[in-house]
Amino acid sequence: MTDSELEKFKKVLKDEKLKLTPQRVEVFREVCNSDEHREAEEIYLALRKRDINVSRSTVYRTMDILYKYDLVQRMDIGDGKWRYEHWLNCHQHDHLICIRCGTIVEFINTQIEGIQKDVAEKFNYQLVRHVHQLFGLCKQCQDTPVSVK
Amino acid sequence: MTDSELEKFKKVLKDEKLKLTPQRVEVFREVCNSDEHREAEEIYLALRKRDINVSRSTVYRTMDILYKYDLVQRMDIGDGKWRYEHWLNCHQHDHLICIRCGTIVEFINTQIEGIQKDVAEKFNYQLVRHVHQLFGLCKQCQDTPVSVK
DNA sequence: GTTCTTATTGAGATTGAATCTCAAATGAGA
DNA sequence: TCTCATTTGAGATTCAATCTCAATAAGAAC
Repeated sequence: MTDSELEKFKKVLKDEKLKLTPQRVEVFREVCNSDEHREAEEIYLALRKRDINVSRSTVYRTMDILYKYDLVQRMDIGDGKWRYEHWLNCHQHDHLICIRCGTIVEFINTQIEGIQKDVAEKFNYQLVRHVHQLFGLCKQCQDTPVSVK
Repeated sequence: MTDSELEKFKKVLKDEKLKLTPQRVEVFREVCNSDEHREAEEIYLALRKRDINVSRSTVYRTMDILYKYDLVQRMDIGDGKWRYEHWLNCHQHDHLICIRCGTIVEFINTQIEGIQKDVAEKFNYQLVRHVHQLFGLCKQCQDTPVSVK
C-alpha cells in the first residue's frame, strides 16, 4: 500500500463522513498488497494469518465501501462469490479465466471498448459498465491430462 | 414448444438414459414458450399459475439438465441468481441490461467474436465460452426521473 | 398387461456467501 | 475530556441452490 493509496482512502472516508478505523485500514492494505483476484473470505483468512484481527463482518462491510468508492474492482465469475482486486492506478481491463485451474489473466482491448459504445448507442442504452470474461483452458491445463483416481 | 424442440429433448433424454417424465416435459415447455430471461423461481411460479404441479426441486434439477445438454442458455448478471432463456434455434448472442428496470436486450456482434478469438490465442487460452454484458440505462429509464417518495 | 429395477419426484433439511442485528467499543468533533 | 453517532464483532438470518430420503413411477423384459 503506497502513501498515495492510503491518502486516497482517507480522503474518501473523510468526504463520506466515514471513520478511519484500524480495521478498515488493514483490510485496504491487504487488498492493495496483492495482485490476486480474491474472495472476501480469502482476504479475511489472509488477515488472520498475519495475526490481524478483523471480523468477517467487517471485511465484508469494508469491501462494500471500497467497491462503492472505486478503490477496488470486483468480479463475479458465476460461482456465487465476489472476487476483489486492487484498482487504484489500474487501467480498465477484462479477464481470461481458466475453467480448470481458475487462473485469471487480465487483458485490454481498446477496439472492443469502441464496439461496445456503438452497440449501446444502437440500442439507445446509456452505457455505465460492462462485464467481459473469456473462459477457456490455459496453456498448462491444455497440456496436463486430467488425473484419474 | 415446437415438435422439433420436443423431439430434440426426447432424444437427449434417451441418449443420456434419463426418463421422459411429465414434469420434465412441462418445465421444458414453459421455457420454450417464453422469450424472457427468467429465474428458476419465476419458471416454477409460472407453472403453478397454470395449475401444473411440479416441485421447486424438480424445476431446479430439470434446468440443470437443460443447461448441461444445451437446450437452454443461462446467464448470471451478478445478483446471485441464474436466468434461463430458451436456446434451440437461437444464435449466439450477448446482452444489454438496464441497471434500473432490469430490461434485457440481446445483441450480436460478429466483430467482437473475432477479437475474442485473437485475445484467447494471444494468451494461449483455448476458448470455450464467454460472458459479455453491457450494463446501462435503457432509453425509457434515461427519460424517467427517479421517483422520490 | 404384469413384474421388476432403477431413476425420479416432492418436501423439507442443509449449505454457503452475504447481510442483518444489537450490545459493546471507539472515532472524532466540540 | 466529554459526548454521541458510528463502527465493530459474534452470531442469527436470508436466500438461491443443493442435498436427503422415502414414496412413486418410467420403461425394459417377459
